[in-house]
Amino acid sequence: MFDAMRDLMTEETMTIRQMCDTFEVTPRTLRFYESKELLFPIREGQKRLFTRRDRARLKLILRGKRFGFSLEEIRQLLDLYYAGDQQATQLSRTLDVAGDRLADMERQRAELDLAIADLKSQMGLVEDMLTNVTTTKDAAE
Amino acid sequence: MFDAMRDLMTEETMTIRQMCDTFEVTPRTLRFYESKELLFPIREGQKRLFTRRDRARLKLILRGKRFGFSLEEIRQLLDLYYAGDQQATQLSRTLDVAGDRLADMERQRAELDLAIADLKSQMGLVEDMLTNVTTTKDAAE
DNA sequence: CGTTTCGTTTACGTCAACGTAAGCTTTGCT
DNA sequence: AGCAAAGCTTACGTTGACGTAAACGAAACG
Repeated sequence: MFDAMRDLMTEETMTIRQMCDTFEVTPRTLRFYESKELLFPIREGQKRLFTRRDRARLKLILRGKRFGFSLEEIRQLLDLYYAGDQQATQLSRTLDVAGDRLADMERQRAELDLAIADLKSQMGLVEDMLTNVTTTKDAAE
Repeated sequence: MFDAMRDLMTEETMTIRQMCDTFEVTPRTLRFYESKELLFPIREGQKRLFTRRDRARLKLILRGKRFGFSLEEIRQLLDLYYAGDQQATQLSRTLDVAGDRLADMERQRAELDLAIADLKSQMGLVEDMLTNVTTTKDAAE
């Protein structure tokens, strides 16, 4: 029990289940990310142990997914980030990729805005039809 | 030639190629939509002939896709729409579904806005790092 | 000492919306 | 008559991000 606690405090490593509970993902997901070289848990015997670094990466992965990055894009960003220790070249490349992604997202939002406006107006039409029906019915009574 | 012209004027039916050119879709797409019961072209021998109704449905299908509906959702909406001939019940159900979808889209846009803002701020940080590096280097010279 | 529980590997399955290819028939044009 | 274009059917391939199942090893528990 002391060992476990010390491990938790010093090495700060987590089992796959702890990871799953913490980040709300399945074991399959973590193993999948490892197979895609997004995570690099160490091995204690056969078992995976996820380090602080893995947790930091996973956070970025999940954040990246929210941004709409694909896992491959995320991997490249992580590689850039952890590769050179924050060389200016690496950072500006990261910035480029992020910029592209940002442009994508803003285009996406623009389309979404159009679609929303469009759908609203269509709904307006349908509502009018319903109103007319009611009105007609009311008028007929 | 007269037959073709009369067909075009009276039945107003189109071949698959005319459809493709008109709506910028591939034959595969039209056959696929038919297999999914989104379109119901009539048959002249072996060939498909798309009626005015099919064209109206296809317009709605493509519009629906822009809205982010899945083909299955679109099929259900089309079924509702063409089932009862615009009964108020059908229309208001259509309206319900559209309302749900609209809510989805607006939630999606909200998330997107957050993600965009977030990404921008992240990029700001990276830019600052780059600026500092340059500044530091400049200052060192 | 048996049996749940947690973990592992390997590998096939899933979903959406088509793309793509093979092989055949029909139509139109010369 | 001949041949290319247009259509048809059948069916396997694609992409991303995992789900799911089988079959096994190790450990914790009572």
